Amino acid sequence: MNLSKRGEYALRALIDIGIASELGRPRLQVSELAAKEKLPVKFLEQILTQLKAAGYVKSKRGKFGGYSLAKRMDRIRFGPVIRLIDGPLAPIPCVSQTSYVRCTCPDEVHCGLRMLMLDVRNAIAKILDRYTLAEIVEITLRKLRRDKVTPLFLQPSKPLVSILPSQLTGRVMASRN
Amino acid sequence: MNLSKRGEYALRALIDIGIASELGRPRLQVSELAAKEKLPVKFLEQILTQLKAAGYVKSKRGKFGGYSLAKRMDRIRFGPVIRLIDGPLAPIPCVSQTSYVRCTCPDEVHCGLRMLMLDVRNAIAKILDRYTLAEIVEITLRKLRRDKVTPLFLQPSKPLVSILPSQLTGRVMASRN
DNA sequence: CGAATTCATACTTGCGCAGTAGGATTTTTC
DNA sequence: GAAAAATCCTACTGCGCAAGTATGAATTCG
Repeated sequence: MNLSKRGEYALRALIDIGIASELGRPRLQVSELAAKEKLPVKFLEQILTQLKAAGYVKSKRGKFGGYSLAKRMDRIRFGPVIRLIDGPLAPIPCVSQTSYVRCTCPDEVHCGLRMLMLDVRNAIAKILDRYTLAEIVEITLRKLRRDKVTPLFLQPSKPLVSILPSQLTGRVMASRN
Repeated sequence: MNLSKRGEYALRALIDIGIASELGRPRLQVSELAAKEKLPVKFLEQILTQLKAAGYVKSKRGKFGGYSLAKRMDRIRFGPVIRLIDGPLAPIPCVSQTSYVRCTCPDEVHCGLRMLMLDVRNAIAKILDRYTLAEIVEITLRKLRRDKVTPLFLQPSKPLVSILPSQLTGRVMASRN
């Protein structure tokens, strides 16, 4: 019942970009993302490329480039992202809705295991296919504000140049007081 | 979000033994089990050994040997079996109840991914830790009877000697008429 | 131009899944 | 007691895939 590292990192990246975006910083660099979550940069790079190819993020190259969301956050659901990267949500192929494969058992209709696993797959899908990135981002932000925590994006290790930090500190201060 | 073949076969075996047991045939041989579900015999053998070591089944050696359940069916829950064979139910270690491992993210409490995955893990556990073998067997039998299907255990490919078949056919006929 | 970034592709490394293989041990039947 | 039929035990194998590394090309900005 595992989510791969690849899948995990993909979701983390999306959530982070979403939060940053909500805080007025719509674009993040791979190196920032990697630093925040302590992930291998090059690996993350690959994953973001994949997310880009699937239309979840868009990128800007060159200096001050980075990744931003390519869709509205309320249109990004976690199920499809995980399916993209890890394959079906279903524990066994014969209960997958999106990529069903018949199993070896002689009578699928009366298969107890299948019933059970169908239940599991539906429970998983009910969560992952219903939650949107917007909801998770919102909940996370609410929690952060409630506990008066400054999101890490707003504390760059190397102080950022340009107007970005000041934009953000305004927001951060607001949530602090 | 995968159940391994090993895990799948283990559950199939338990369910099959449970059904057979309920139908008055408390012991099944590995070769029978394997034939019914079309599984590799030697692989299944290993798995049953593991189930035995964990106290789910007991075995009888030699001619007319085989495996039977070592616990009451209403005491066998699927969650623990899967954990035994496949490890934690949780999609990521930092939401596992039975074998928690801290993740690399800087702030677990405010981690959106973690919230989401905790939800998923709870949904999975709610099903797998609540259902018992007894329930699945019962439901399966009810379905089989409703559709007037004879379980495969009762149609041995090589006709069985001794008293076993007649015991069973009695039951089968009863369910047929 | 030069620095900083993403993009593309290839490669590596290790591990775990899904079995196979072969024989030892136990039980039953003849 | 021997043969047959089952489980038990242990080792091994293949190989695919996850999780990265590595290298360099293309793009963008100052």
